[in-house]
Amino acid sequence: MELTKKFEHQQAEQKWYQHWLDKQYFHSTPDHREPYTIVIPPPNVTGVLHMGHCLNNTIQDILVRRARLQGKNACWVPGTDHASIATEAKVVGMLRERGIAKSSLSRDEFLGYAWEWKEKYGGIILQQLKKLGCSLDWDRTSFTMDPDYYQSVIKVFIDLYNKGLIYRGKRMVNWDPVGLTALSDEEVIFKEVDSKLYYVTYPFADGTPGGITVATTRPETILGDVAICVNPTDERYAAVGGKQVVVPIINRRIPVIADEYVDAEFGTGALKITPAHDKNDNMLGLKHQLKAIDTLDASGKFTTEELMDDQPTEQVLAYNGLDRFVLRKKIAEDIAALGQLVKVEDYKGQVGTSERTGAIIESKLSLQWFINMAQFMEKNPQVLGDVLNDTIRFYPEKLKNTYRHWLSNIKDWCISRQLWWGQRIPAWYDKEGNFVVAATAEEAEAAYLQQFGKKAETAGGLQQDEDVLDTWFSSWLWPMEVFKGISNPGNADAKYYYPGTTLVTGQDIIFFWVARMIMAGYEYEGKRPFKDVYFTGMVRDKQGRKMSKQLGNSPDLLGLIEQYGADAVRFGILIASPAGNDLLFDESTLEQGRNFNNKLWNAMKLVKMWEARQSDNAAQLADSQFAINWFANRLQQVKLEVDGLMNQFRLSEALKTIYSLIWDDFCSWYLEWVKPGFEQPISSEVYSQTVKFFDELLELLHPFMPFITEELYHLLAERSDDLCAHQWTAATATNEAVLQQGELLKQVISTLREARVKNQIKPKDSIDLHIQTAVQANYESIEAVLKKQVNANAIAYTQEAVPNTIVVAIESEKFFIVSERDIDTDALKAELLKDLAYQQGFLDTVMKKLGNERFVANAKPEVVAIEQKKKADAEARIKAIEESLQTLA
RNA sequence: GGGAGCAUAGCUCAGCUGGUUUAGAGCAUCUGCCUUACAAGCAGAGGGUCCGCGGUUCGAACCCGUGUGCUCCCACCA
Repeated sequence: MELTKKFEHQQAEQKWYQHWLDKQYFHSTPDHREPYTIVIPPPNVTGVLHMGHCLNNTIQDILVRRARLQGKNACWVPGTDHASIATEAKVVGMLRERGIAKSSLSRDEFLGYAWEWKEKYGGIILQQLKKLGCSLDWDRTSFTMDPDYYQSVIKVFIDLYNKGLIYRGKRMVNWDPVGLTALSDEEVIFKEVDSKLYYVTYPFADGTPGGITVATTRPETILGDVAICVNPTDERYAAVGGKQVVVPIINRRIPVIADEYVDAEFGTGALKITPAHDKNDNMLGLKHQLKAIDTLDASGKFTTEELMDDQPTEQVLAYNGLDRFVLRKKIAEDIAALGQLVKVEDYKGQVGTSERTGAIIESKLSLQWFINMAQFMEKNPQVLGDVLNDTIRFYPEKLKNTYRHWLSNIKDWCISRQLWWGQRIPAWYDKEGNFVVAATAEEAEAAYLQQFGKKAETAGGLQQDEDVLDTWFSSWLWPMEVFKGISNPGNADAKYYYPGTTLVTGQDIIFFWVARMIMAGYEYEGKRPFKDVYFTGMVRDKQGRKMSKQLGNSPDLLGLIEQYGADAVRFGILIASPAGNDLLFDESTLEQGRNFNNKLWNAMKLVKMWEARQSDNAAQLADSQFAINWFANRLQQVKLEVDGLMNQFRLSEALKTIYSLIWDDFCSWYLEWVKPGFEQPISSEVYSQTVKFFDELLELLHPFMPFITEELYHLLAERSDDLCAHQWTAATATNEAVLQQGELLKQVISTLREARVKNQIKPKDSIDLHIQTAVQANYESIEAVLKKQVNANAIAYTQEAVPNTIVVAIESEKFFIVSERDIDTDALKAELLKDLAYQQGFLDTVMKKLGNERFVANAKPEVVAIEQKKKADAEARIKAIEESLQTLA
């Protein structure tokens, strides 16, 4: 068969992925083996693959494939998240394009469209993961709105409600005026914005001249003001206590109250209180028993609904329906017209925005469902404890701090969302607002009868809550429910696969998801959900900017896979990804990956070209014996090293180590050492050893670059099995002496090659070599290789300098090169003098140390011994150089 | 405002318990080679105030203090 010049990835990728699927290698069922479980962080059902997924899933695939090779029962569960608010927003947008308003649809009609959308676009991302080579157990694909999953979410809600951990209450929530829903604190992103600080004067109600001036960033909320608050220790306001002031425009008389909450240093030291539109104002309002007057509707437009007691004027009524930001300017102007706007300052402030819609969040009083986190944490102290004591291990470890800080200051979790796409809250209300919590209408009626002593229909029937649950209220069950651990507790799968082994996810969802999975895990299984959590950093562009659609710096991943190959993309993204740090994506690392593919491909071609011959191979085998022995040891050494790195999740370094083993040790050294002469046969012994080494290298690399390794495994020899399902050969102990001799050989070859280049000896010109060494035995076994590598006709040993030769030295050993080329004595001399100066400088530093009595007295004896050896080596080297200089003189 | 982290070659990073030569790798750069698997390659080379300052120590890239510059997380002083 004719082999192509380069590795052609397209057909190999398609062929092998299909083959692996056909063989069911990715499918796992419980058995006697140790399980290795990873659940995918479920991407949004409507998502498409981006660089973050690529990094994240490449890492998971590496871990899973490695576990599989190690003989573990590896199970990687795929799936998607219904992503309530994000998906609903997309569906609403799609409907708008078709000219359909969400408000014109019934709940069921809307859900019909949403499911249609999900069937059409949902799971595209899972198909894209196949292109990347991800070895997921597709038979286990889960979706957070699958019927069983849906029911398990409802079940958990009811259970937590019955345990008293869920309550319903009217609280200040983060309101998204675009998404028209409440959000949890975690879904609010604070951003710095340029705004203005308006100084507004509220005149005294009793006609006393002057008034109180407050500084506010939000004049549009002034009509909802119910008090002015000052600090009780603020002498400027000592005289105004108990007075009333008049709210501009609406002319409401409000009291001046005192509270230590107010910072006298800020603005004027006087704070306007609007309990309906600010969290802190609300807290103060409750404390001082002030009314909350809401002046904004759900979409952030002005409404006079609650202002009727104030008998609003035409001017106020005209504000109706104005957007909050339009109103801000309008009110500022109107107050200025009254002469009550003292000044306006530029101000940099933080505003909360919605993670999903980007809208500026409005603090709003609203009736919502919450989880009482203080109580939950009291019940489940391991949620924090087991992370702090490394029962659940975080990589990088520094995130333990972040986790602890968040949990120690945890607020109640608002879990209701005013959306339709999601698990509908199983609460049922009668006309008076009494409610029961139950899974179905029938159960609700029964519960109602029991709780309120009357039939539901006598109270006008029951109505189910219109709202759905926060997406994360379903994803926190993911590690359990993908194995039906909630809907069918104690089943064989759940028992076998839970707790999972490793979770790989982004640092950005440590609170949203990781912390909550740990919570749910302890609450429902009494066990940690996973052993290790590996947090990846964020993928950024070359300049360190976040990838975003606006910047257009987000590469087309499928295009890159097409262009460079999946293995190259995996290589490129991983090699640039230091553990736990952000990754600066640069296409040049993909090129490096592609080049590596070709290196492997060509190494395979070389081996395939060789003709193994049984007879007449004794001499060649002897010549190659050292190379084989050395590489066998070197391979084991690297395997041990890689084991260590992988155990610490230092994947990038593990890959670098393997890369260098293959490119440098195997291709540049080993293959060159055993390579037969042109069109010469190779000893069958050497050949089979080489193929065996190659197999082990492919095995080591396979988790990182699955496609090319599988392809080469099959091209290298006839096989009845697949690399994907191979069983790892464990690393064995290494022989240090052989490894050291290998290093010596490399060093001698490099030094002699360098000398050849410097003396302009062409590669084709052969040399004679004389070696002056104390230990001739060190060289005898590597003589054959050395001859080949430095193009020497002959190697001889000598006890004294050989005149008229090029001399180089390694430690105290000297090498005399006899060549037909004239020797450039001056250049050689200059070279030696340079080396001599370096050695003398070095010796000086060593002597200084050894001359320091305190060093000799205090340092550990080993350290002193090392310094003494350095001294001896440097002296020997200097002597060798001096002798060489003499022969040149 | 509180907390965490980072600063080492042009770039991205190793450097784990303070002593493995006068600090390493990959990529990039430069020089010479179309040598028989590979020019997407081979053989070589150059490149450093380990952010500044002070301290501890026989000895500091590493430990302590301090300054500077970046990054991230948390926190709605209106």
